[in-house]
Amino acid sequence: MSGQVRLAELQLAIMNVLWDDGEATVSRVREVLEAAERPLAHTTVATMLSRMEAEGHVERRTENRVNVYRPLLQRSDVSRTMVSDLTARLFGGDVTQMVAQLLAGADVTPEEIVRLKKLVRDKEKEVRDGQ
Amino acid sequence: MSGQVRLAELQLAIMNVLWDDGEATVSRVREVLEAAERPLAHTTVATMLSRMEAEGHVERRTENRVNVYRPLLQRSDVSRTMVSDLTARLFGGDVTQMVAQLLAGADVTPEEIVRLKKLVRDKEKEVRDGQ
DNA sequence: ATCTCTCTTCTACATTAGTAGTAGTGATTG
DNA sequence: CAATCACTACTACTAATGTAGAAGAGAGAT
Repeated sequence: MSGQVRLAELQLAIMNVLWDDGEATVSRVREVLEAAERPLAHTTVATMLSRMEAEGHVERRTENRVNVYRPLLQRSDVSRTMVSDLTARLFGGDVTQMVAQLLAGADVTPEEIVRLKKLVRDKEKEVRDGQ
Repeated sequence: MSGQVRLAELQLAIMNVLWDDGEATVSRVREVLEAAERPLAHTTVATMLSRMEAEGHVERRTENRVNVYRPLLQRSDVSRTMVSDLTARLFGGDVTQMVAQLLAGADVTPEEIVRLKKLVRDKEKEVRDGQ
């Protein structure tokens, strides 16, 4: 059941790079983070990746003496866990309250409205004809 | 702008009690947490509440030598911050992806579908006639 | 008057997260 | 070959979080 994985801020930021790129070196991760207004020492990123390897979140292979890291967690698993976690903690698990909060706190474009409607409609069908 | 407040796990659990009850003593908080499968030493709760007071999250008054704590943060502020925070971190701020994740990872009742539809419809109106 | 309760206040300790310096090692290049 | 690079592996340090024991102080019970 792929375990309940929560990731802290920086770990998640790093995983996002790995998920986007499939795999990455320390330098690459650092580079992306830097571009995203998150300048870090090379060793900081290296330390995090080592820890993440120790925790089993990523896997490493060495290629011409450079470590290449690959995610072992699925983005979707982490998202699911963290989202339902927060929903539970903030709203006792009430999904509608969570959606209300989302919609209240953001400006949504008309296109997004369309997509949201579709999401709800699809879920409705799913509910109707036993998933 | 009431500041961006993120709360850690236990702090949030405690705030939830304060928000629900309006105000509460250490014992009361402890009692509620215990009922929610979260048994803690009295002093643990007391420590947390002291810290939260130091951080300005709650306010205390002493009544017949017992401390009564009252929240200084608004539930809605904390929710807003934490939800948009997570949306940013997981989905680069894309609200629809967040909603998709929410719907995918939970079973939703028909009543909730109705409520969701209304939420989206209302937001649609809001978008249409300048918010 | 003493014991026991219930609380508060202090202090302490482990873990995790974030951050980075130092040392060492091949590869590269003048 | 000596100097420089690009990396890795170790080690270190701080802050926050979760958790709780010890000590002390009124209040009620005997």
